[in-house]
Amino acid sequence: MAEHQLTAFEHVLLGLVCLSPASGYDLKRIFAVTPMGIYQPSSGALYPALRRLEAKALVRAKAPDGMGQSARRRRVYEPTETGRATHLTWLRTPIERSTVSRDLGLHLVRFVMMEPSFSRGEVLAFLDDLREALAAFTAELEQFAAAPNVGGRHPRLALDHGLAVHRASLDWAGHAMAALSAAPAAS
Amino acid sequence: MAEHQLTAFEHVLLGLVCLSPASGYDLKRIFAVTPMGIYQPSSGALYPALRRLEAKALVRAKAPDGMGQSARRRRVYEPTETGRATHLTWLRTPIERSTVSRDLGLHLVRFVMMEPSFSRGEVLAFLDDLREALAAFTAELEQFAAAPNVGGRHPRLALDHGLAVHRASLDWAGHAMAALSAAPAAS
DNA sequence: ATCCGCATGTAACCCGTTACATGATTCT
DNA sequence: AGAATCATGTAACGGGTTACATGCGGAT
Repeated sequence: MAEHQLTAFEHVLLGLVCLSPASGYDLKRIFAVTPMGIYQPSSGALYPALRRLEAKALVRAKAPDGMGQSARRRRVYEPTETGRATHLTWLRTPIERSTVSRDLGLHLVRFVMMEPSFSRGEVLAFLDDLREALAAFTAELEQFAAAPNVGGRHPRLALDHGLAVHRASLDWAGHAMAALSAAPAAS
Repeated sequence: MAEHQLTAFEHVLLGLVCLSPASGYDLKRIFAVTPMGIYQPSSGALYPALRRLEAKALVRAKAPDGMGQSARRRRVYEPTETGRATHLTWLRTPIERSTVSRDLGLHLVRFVMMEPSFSRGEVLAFLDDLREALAAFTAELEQFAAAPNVGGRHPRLALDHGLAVHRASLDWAGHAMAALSAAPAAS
């Protein structure tokens, strides 16, 4: 069991393939269409990344499946057993307090990908973790804001911005927990 | 006048040097201490970047200045004329609607760096631009949210998150404009 | 017959990370 | 003297972007 650690991008690709088998082009369109589309991976990033996942035996190219008639030139990937396991391990990776702001988008992606495979309890624990990390970060910012003088007006306002958006994230986490707790039993 | 376009990182470094002359180590500490510190540049990124700026004649190593006694091994950079001009051009770069979300942090940095060199009118115009771009982006998300079904519960909640944080940014822009408009005349 | 969209790939280039190396200065 | 910090740098490595190449499929 090699300890290859994947890049964030590779983990996302693996996760998407776990959600449903897809070709490189499919994945490209997913990025293009979803609100995840702030990042549009280039061919030069996407296809080599898939090949790396394949080389590590985390995904495999599915056999053409149906009558070989069309879809000849498409490489549709599906996860292997170890691929699924790696994906689940990634989903369960604890949130690092010190980088929660930088990785927030990634955590949101993880949250979305948890839906099919996590129990409600696990999801709530994740959100609680996220809430804690965000609370710690906002507390840090507040402490910074409380310092005698932050500089001019603009740094102060920029700090306000950081506080506002992270408070919004924090509030969202609480709201999401409430929404999922109140939801009809699923999973 | 070469059209070398700098990376975002180089632009930030140039901006910091324009705010006040600094050595590589100074800049490192600035990143460590400021709330900008979500990104801590490595030596292998910082010093070569400064050398590149120097090679492009945007900054120069200041002469040891005071009595050469100490501070011998420090390279304190200051901007050249073209460096200042490049920095101002960067500050005035219009906000691109399609990438406003991705570049938000960078825009905030620009906003902070505008303080010493921009008139109040210019700053307000920038913030208005930012507001417009954010309004367009949130409208896009809302339209996406209005679509029949976004998928499961998690994608819907993730979309809510995006809406919440960008609305917070949007509100902040309005608040910042108000705060600067009401402020005592400066610059 | 041709053109456009699908689909995958490759090569050059750039740059950031990691990790290490080096010397000077200050502290104890 | 020895340790920690200041301060700058370099080399290997990995991976992303840009730009180009290629070939199949359907549309006019």
